[in-house]
Amino acid sequence: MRRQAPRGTQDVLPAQAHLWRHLEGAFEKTMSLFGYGEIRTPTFEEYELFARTSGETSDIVSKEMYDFMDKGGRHVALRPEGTAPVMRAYIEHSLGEAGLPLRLWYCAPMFRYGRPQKGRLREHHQVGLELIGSSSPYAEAEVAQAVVAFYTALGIEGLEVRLNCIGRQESRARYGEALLRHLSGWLAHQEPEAQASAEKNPMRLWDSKSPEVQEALRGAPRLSDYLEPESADHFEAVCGALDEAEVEYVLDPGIVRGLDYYTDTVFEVQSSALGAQSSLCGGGRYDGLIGALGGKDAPSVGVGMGLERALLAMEEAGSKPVPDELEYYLIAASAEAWPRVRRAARQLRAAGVSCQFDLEERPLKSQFKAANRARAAFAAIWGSDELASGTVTVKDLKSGVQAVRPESELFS
RNA sequence: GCGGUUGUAGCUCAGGGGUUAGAGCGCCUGACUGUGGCUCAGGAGGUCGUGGGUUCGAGACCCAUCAGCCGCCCCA
Repeated sequence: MRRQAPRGTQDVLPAQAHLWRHLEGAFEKTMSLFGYGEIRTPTFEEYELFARTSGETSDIVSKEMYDFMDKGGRHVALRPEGTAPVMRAYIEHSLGEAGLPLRLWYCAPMFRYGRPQKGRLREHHQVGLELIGSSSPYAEAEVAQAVVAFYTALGIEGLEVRLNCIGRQESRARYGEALLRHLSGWLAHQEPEAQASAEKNPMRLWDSKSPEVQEALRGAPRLSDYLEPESADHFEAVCGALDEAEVEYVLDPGIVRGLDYYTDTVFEVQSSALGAQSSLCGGGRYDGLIGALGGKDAPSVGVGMGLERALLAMEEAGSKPVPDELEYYLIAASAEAWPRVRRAARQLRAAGVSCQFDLEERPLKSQFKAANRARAAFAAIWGSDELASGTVTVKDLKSGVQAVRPESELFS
């Protein structure tokens, strides 16, 4: 038996758990501000769902899927991303019949089988939203504003929204050919692996961190020159909508995204706090996805935001985990007071007041130390004097001020 | 998946072939017979990541393996 969490997974310990609740609470609040409804989908889906939507040649499908055969011989996969399952549910339950656009959010674990490092896990958690059924540039603007609102609520600063337009499937294919033609001389003396990767998805070269690759791309054809007029017009309108919404952004041809279903607009939010895994979130427009899954086509925009990375960015910003507080720590100052302490605990809890006491009946000093550790606001102390007079000594543990009061006041 | 690096107490780390493996912080007890944070004294706590190997002798050296971290690939 291994006594370690599986590779690339993490336990969330009590000291950290309240931060997670804070994160999830902030997102839910943001979503209610924008009028989105929650959707929960299964942790695993049919393998084909992801293979078809993300693309067989995408890295997520070709090397990062957590897939297996179940006991019934079905090929299933732990969810690597949030959009495809939501779209499957949207089609399965005809959610579009209630009228479009439809606004949905989710919060769920995601699984990708890669080599872990800081900010990259095999199981991580994402919150995300999908705005289904709008081709308006204001759809992108709304999603971007929701993202910014969420991070702002968390106190994460130094954000950079990076925006790009990758056009439609056809223009991307034409551009890829042109790019490969331009780079064929350079590519000829690259590693076979790099060649294969470039041929699979030439655009991905723009995303490379290698200075050598960036150098080779100098003077290469630009994707923006290959866009359909509608794509170019739409992108301009999106930029205008973002300007109007006062969302700051930078245009970045390096944002190309690894999933096949994106069309036109793609974006990421990056933070300098994260090292090599600099993306806090990623998303974009996917106008053909629902149709590809056999539904009635509906142009849509969505985004997924990594919670672990948000947490890292918050730590960088100085947010510290603080354990939950307790109202009273009940203390027995003499041995005969223990039954009174335990009865008081029952009374207080019945009245909805949080409290704790020492199960081991340890010395007074230990009880006070435990009270500090439990972050109790007050200590309530019973000794022989209090028992005799029906009183209790209440001590404010921050100021150290204490007073003897009738017991009845404690329970009112 | 590729390249590198690290793993010794709850935490941060020292020990780099030679008796019973150490420190600081934290934890427990006492000084303090009814009062926490400070001080002092004592105490508990270790499969030296795991499995092999080399050696008279391994925490240390070698191999494998597991896990973390850094970079790449990719992304949340």
